[in-house]
Amino acid sequence: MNAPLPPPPWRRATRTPRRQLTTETIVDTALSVLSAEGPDAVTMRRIAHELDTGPGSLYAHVQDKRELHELMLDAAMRVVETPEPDPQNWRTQLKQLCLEQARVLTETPGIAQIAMETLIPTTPGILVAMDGMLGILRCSGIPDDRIAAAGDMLALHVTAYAYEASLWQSPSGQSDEAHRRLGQIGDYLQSLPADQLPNLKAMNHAMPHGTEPDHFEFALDVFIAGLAAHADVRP
Amino acid sequence: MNAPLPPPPWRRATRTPRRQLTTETIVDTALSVLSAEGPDAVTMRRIAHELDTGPGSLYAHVQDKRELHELMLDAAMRVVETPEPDPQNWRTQLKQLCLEQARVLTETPGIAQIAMETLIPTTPGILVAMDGMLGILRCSGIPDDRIAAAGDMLALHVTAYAYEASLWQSPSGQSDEAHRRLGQIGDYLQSLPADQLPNLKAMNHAMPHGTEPDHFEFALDVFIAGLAAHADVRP
DNA sequence: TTCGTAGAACGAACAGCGTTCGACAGGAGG
DNA sequence: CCTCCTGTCGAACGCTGTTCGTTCTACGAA
Repeated sequence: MNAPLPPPPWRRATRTPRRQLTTETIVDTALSVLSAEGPDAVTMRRIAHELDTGPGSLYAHVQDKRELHELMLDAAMRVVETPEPDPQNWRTQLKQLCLEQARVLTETPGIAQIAMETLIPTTPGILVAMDGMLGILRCSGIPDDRIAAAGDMLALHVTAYAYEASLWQSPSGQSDEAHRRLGQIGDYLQSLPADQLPNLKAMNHAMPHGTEPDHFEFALDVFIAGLAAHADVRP
Repeated sequence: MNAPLPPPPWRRATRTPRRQLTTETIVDTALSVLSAEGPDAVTMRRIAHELDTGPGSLYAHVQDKRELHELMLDAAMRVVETPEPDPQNWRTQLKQLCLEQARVLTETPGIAQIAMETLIPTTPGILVAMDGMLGILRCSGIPDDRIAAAGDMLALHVTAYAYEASLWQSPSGQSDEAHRRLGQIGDYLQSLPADQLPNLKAMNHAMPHGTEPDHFEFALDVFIAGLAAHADVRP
């Protein structure tokens, strides 16, 4: 999001149009700053500077920083497409949808953090995503009074996984320290006597990178198997 | 955490002992401020003021604000006791442990947020908790290479649920706005034409308070049922 | 065409944050 | 008694989100 080229001299007579800022421009700028430099760089001053204006100008189009966050999340989540629910394949469809949502949330680091902090998804894009997930769940045989709970827990887990995964990614700066910590934990565990934290010591070799995509996929499988066990009909 | 009473006059001769600040005092003060006024009140300045000193004095005992957060989380989590693993009752034990951990994380609002932001649990108290969970999982019949993933996903879900639940609690100030939002969503859904977000509209009545404890317990049941389905032996 | 006005744009200012740093002081050891 | 060393202190730095009074443009009415 570079500043636009200055107008050529022969256009200097035309007054620059007053109305340059829109909510959409602000959200797009914020998203590009986020994906380029991480969450800490997304400040009102930074976005305003990127748009060649002052920080106060943004507040005519955006109520709050929290509202800006919601709009960013909405714009990012709008790209996931929800499939037509197929009662024969609800398990595959559910897994695919969760993987896709997690992919989008992880792809731009920082979006998952916003998703986690936004307590209730109010914006249209997220409502659409939630509706698609409920659509699949509703043709799975799970009793109606459990579907809300199932959707809640799936959305929560997808968001939480994406958040944790995004902490391991590059421009946040925490990534290096995280890996260093992981090594230190390994050494610390090995230095302990055998009767302390025995299970962690036994499992130490199996935890290479914290929360891995494999773990997430396994969690989805466990979820869906458990859901199928709670459904009356099990296709 | 009030300031201590001034010394009586007959003790004025005694010089005030030099060493008043300890890491433990700081952590305790921070926890009491947190539980009294919510996460936003936990600032270095506020804690220092509570201890009648300046903000810079804390940095002799605590490296960072992040380290202080970790120490707070550790102190809060130390109260959960892990049971002796019993292969006959691993399902009940697992559920009880998760409920207990979630209870502690939810009890002091703001602790769950810290737990979510702390990428890897490094402190002893949390390692003990994780070890206890792994101990139960290891006698469940789940293959060893899945146990790490299972522990990861359980811990992640417990933390994420506690975080979301703590957003609905009182002194954070977001609670009122959250409930208002929820009502607005209901109205918004009813105002939509029938072919938009049909599943959300159908489920609208079943989502009273967002993430409820019932949903969490249901999620635990689903988890454990799925884990049992992935175990070789199913006691 | 001219004028009035609504409202966007602006940037300075405010209160607060985490953290750093140099100066200070008091107990311990020679 | 003097010296050192370490915990303490408060001012200061650079940053944050947000507010506010002013400026100025674009548009509708006369």
